[in-house]
Amino acid sequence: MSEFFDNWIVQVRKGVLELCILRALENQERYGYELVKTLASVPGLALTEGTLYPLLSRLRVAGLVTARLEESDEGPARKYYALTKEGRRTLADMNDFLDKLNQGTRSLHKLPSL
Amino acid sequence: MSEFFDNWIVQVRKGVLELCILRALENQERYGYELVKTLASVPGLALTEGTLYPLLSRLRVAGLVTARLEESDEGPARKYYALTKEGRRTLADMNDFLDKLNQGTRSLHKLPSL
DNA sequence: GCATGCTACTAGGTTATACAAGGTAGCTGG
DNA sequence: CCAGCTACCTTGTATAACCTAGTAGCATGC
Repeated sequence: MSEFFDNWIVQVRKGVLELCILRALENQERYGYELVKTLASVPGLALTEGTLYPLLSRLRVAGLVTARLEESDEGPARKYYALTKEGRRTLADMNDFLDKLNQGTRSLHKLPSL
Repeated sequence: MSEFFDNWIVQVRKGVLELCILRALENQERYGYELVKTLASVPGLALTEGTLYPLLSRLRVAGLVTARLEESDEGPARKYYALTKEGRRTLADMNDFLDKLNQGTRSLHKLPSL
């Protein structure tokens, strides 16, 4: 489509990717490679390993997720990531923030100007 | 709150600000200074003129808004911005994208892994 | 042995943006 | 006439994150 729109998507991803990872982990453990494949199915979320692993690393350092190595019957060991209590809290904060933002801009629609 | 959360907000803003400006213009013309003051009332959206004016300029160059100078009874002339047809289309695309993203990550919640 | 596919990780380059700070100028009231 | 508010705009800087490309290791099948 338009160049502007493409550019916008790039910018949005930067803020949204982390949120999506946290959401994907909300109800189950997942390992990195799985996340890459899973998120590829969501339009606009396709990412590569070079994007995901640094991101997971940041989340771990920040204390939002824990990592656990587990051997696999088929193939190399997998590193499973799970949300911490703090991760859940942060996820809730993020959702709140976006909700408020949505409400805020929606109210701008209808209100008279200053 | 947490440092991670603060940082996240910075990133989210980058993608969301443009969307919010377009939304604010959806139902009415607005001039720059007014936007600064109006958006300051939305939590998380507070911005300065140094942020807004370059942004409006980008939107104008991209053909999403038009600008019209109009004298004011009280104070200096104001520059009113309005959405173009293309601006409306882009706004719709953005909303679509975010909706799909929301659906997509929400489905990740419940689906079994791969 | 070797190719293929799964799994994890790193380094460097590129890109884009928000923000601070500063500048111009008009209008109003004391 | 000057202080303060309205209104618009530009430049420079710092930040930060994604992506490409590459490394490395294990497992399986041939």
